[in-house]
Amino acid sequence: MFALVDCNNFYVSCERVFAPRLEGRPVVVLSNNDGCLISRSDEAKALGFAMGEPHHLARPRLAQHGVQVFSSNYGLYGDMSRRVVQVLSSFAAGVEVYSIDEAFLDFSGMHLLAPDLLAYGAEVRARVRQQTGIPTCVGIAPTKTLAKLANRLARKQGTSGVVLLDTPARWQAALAEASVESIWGVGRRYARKLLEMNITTGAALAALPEAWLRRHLGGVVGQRLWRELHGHACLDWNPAEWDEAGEPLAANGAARHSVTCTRSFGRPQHEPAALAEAVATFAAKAAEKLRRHGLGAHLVTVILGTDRFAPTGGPSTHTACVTLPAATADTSRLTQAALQGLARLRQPGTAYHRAGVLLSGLERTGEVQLGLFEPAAAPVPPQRAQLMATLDRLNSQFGRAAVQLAVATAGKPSGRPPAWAGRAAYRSPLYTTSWEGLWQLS
DNA sequence: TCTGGGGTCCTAGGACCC
DNA sequence: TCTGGGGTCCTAGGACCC
Repeated sequence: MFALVDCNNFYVSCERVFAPRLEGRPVVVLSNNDGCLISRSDEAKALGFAMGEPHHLARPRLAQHGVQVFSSNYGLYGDMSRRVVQVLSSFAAGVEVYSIDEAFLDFSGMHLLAPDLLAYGAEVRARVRQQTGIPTCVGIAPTKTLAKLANRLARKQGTSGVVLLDTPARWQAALAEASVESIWGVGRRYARKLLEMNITTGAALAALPEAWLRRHLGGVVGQRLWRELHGHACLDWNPAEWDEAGEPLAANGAARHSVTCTRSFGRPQHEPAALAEAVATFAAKAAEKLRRHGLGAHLVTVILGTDRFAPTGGPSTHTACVTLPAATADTSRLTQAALQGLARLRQPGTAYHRAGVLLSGLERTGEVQLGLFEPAAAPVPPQRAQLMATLDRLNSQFGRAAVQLAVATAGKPSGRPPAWAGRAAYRSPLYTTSWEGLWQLS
């Protein structure tokens, strides 16, 4: 048995914890670069604002309805998410952090400890609400896919915020009421295909032969979906790992395969120095993340994007890959490789709208594969690793980017944001992770 | 002027190996 | 008329998720 705990309108809820006056009022949170709407309060949803709607199109209506708008503040949301997971960890032997606002709990055998799972779910909700201020919904079922369905039902008004689908009769009834596109694992393309065949409900999908799903819905992915809908759990379980003090070591026990940092620019960039500055900054961010996870990379991919919405036809994203002789998490080596990739990729005169750095070919630090014929490419010398540790400590103590490589600050007059910086006109303070942003009673 | 970012998994096809 | 079998690795593309 699994429970899926999902935070309601998570980013909006995080903002409301520190601005209680927004309770009951329409609120939206924008994506990076203030691009589009990615979190909406129930009131904003009722006013017709859509997920992913471009901000520049919604702006007049947002003003008209007096909607409170926030730029996204991932520092705040990440910290609130960590607090929620901390609370959840006391309710189950295993917790899998599925995303910033969702976690699965391992409820196998739980009915022996808590015969009334509905009541137990309600206790989870109440405790998270009390200790973090974040409202949640809980779905409980024998597979992740059915728990997801239960959670969706729990979000509907009129329920207590907890739904239990523990018998075939219960989940079949729920599937009969669920539209096929609302099933977890059925995206836009599959939904269209199914609707063309007049398969409109979860129950109708589950009634198809297992082999049909295998044939037409992504091979084994479709087959797993079929089994999950019939109550047979077959998706992976990747619980978080904790140290003795109860602090999370890794939010998700699954091996990570890549680390990415990409951003849209506030305005298009074509100057080599500005592009180099951006790419170096993204490489440094990705490298820092790598070190946090105790990983090294030996593949650096640079990404440059032109206008995605230009009617030119061809692809808008271009990549160049640089292979390192040995895996590393050293910022200067990774930056060097990234700049090499950038030089190969950049077309003089072209205006780029976004850039990024993707690190892959990941290995755990200490298990680094040595190049057989390249003794010179031995692992980063200990002083370098120490230097990186110091860099991370300084940046964590004195604020992000307190210490950077010069190339990442190329044309930046001190104190002013770089030319390529994205917009974030409505950002709330870092209430929980920075002294400057500390919440104050006003 | 203006449309996010970070992931995962699977398949197919080609290169290459013995 | 007719050209093996078994395997790995890599990349590109498609689909999905939040």
